Amino acid sequence: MSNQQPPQFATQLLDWFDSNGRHDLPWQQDINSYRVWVSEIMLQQTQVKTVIPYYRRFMQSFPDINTLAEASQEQVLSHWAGLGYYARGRNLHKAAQLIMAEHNGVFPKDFDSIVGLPGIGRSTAGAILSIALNQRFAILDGNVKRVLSRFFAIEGWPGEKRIESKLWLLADELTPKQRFDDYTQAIMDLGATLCTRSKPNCENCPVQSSCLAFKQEDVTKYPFKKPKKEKPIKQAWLLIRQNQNAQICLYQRPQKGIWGGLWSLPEFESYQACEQYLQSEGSCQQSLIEWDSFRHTFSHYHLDIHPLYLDESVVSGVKDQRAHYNDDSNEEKPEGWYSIQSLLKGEVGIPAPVVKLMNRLDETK
DNA sequence: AAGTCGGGGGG
DNA sequence: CCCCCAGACTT
Repeated sequence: MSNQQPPQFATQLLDWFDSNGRHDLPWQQDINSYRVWVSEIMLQQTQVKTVIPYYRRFMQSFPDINTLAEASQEQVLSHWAGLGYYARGRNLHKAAQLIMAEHNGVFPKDFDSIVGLPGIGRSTAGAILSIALNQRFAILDGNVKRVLSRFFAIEGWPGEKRIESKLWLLADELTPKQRFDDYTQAIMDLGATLCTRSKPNCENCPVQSSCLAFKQEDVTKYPFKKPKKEKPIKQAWLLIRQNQNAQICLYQRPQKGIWGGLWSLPEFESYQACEQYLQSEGSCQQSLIEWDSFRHTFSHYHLDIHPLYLDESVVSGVKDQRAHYNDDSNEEKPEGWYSIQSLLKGEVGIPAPVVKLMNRLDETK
């Protein structure tokens, strides 16, 4: 309804962007579909500052679609270790192979084909189309949701379907007919640098005079908070086995579930379960040591980790072992022994808490 | 619509 | 401790 004002919003935003926007981010150089795509995937639920070093390493190793498609999942995931949401890495890899097989190795240029690739939804597709492919498409990421929620004083949580639809409509209407590539970048920059979650810098905002939240003198009321729910607390015992070569025993986790596809320490539901496991394979457990527990928090639960260290340098009782993750696919998941150095160099992808433990082990040596 | 995927930044 | 971040996918 509140239409026919749009040129002003975009014009003011673009003027601000020209002199105050970010123009030197790594993915803003040598722009093409592939580079923008990788950046958009990494930036999902992840802040720019965090992404930059990962992006540099990734593009160094996989400079184009073909290189990425030819790489092993192992190599790709090792570049993703520590970034989180590992399905993003797996999907990126799968999509690259799919582009080679079904699009002659050329990144598709139409919305339906792009949004059909694994890991790409409406917003990411819109970003690639507008920034890299010169087509007028809107985005609706966390930044845009926040900016629009405030500008229009939207009463409702953006996670709610009805509210999100309204925001998409507004996002689309506000997108200009010219310079939509810069506009896409501009509205994200506004959200990331001025219209921030807390302590927004309204004094320097180019659209302050029309912002309804600013008029209400309660900018941080928007966007409405997500209704909070209790996070459950789970427990896990992680076994650190070190053999006579000072190597650590890891298993590859199932593709589905937490830390999918990463290599991690043997995990147990209790101390007793760990003991039982060691007993069952005739390993000496005299030197089983409990390290200090610590908490690792995911988006939907807390995990209290209880590390158990076992020095097997003297007694080499390494026998046949099987994975004990609950993996429906009955796949054989062999264990692997790695030196701490190779793990800290990131030769395979390991979860952040395991990195922490490996560092702890490395220091006490 | 709700749950499942991480890890880190900043208050 | 809390919430949120250039979301997508599954159920």
